[in-house]
Amino acid sequence: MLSNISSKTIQRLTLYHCILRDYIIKEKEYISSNQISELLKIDDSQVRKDITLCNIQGKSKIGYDVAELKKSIEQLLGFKIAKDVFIIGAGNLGLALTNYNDFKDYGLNILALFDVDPKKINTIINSKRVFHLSKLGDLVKRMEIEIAILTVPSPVAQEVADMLVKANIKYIWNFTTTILEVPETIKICNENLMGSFLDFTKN
Amino acid sequence: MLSNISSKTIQRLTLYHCILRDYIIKEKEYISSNQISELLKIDDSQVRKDITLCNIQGKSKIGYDVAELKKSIEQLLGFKIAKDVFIIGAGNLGLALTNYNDFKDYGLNILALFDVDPKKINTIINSKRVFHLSKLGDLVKRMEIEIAILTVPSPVAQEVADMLVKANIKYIWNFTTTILEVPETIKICNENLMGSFLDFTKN
DNA sequence: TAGATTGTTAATCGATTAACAATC
DNA sequence: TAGATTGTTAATCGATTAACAATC
Repeated sequence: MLSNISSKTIQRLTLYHCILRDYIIKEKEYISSNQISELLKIDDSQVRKDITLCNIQGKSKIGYDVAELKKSIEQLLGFKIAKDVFIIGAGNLGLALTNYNDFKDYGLNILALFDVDPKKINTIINSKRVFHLSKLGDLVKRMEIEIAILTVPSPVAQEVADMLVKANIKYIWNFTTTILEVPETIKICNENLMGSFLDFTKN
Repeated sequence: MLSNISSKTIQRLTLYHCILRDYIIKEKEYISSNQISELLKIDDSQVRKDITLCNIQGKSKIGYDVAELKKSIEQLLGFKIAKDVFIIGAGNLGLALTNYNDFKDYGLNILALFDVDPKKINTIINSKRVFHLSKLGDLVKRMEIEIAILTVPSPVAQEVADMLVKANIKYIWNFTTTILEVPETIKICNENLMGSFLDFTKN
């Protein structure tokens, strides 16, 4: 399954999927490993090797069937498996992510937001309600949520993370710049935007 | 310089910096490679090897001087070198990034936004003005901007990217899900959020 | 056929980890 | 001293690239 595919391969497959979506729109029927490799500036044999994971066959001289490849990437990466999440922090970034409707195409399903600002409580953003943070534990339990997206201000991030742990959240996608201390069983993904920026502007 | 440090090392050094900022707040004077490695769940010799790039000396039995290490990472990664950018697309994500004041600590300096919606033109967001996209070429030239953050809707991303290229932008930080076709000389960084998400929730 | 493309193996490259002497 | 830590080398591991037979 997915768990024995490397991070880098998953990242690349997601990018191939973006290209395929475009090809569908443009009504192109086939795509070659070389076309993908040139768009992403990677090696074409890398692309072919990644595609072997999809268990589909390309056609020599022609390439891969766009619709078929797209579908099998979706299956491999589990786009059709709904992954329900809560967003913690209804600030600018929390709202941006909530309004980002593309997420649902990838199975990422935002169910609700949490905040402590009384002015925000019970407002509706893109059909999702903002709850007071004190309701978190109860709702995590009732809705069986395992994943939280953390978009609170960095200075309170650890404190809120402690609440997430107590509420039995298993995965924290951390958009703050605080490195969180959590028990071994909790999985953290640090979305390190500045790292990406510093890397790509380094020359 | 930075250009011969690998992407992964830059990413890690940025995370070390986040930890050090926290240590400063907590008034801790020293930090060991092991403390860093446990917070980030990586190997301690990896941390020590990365730190050798900073050209500072740790103290045996004690660790590294927090303030000194923090400062030398900032120097190594060029946090004090202002990198001026324009944000293209004053939607939710564009606004979220504009309001994200931590960026300036890393040298990322947002100067203005661009959009085509008449209701947004000339509004001020976090002290930055929104200009009509037609003003882009002129302002890029006058302000000598090389970097653009692309946060427009994906369906128009290629079209807008073509304008960025024409305006002489050299770096495009792409937050859309469109894989852009640009000349060889333009550098693109695809901020692949879904890839990160699918990777970290894969088990 | 000639040529373009896949599928796959072997070679290369680079990143991570293990190990340990040196230090205080 | 004993023990904790750095700095660094060598070993391991994994990812990328090169090469090319097979296919149509």
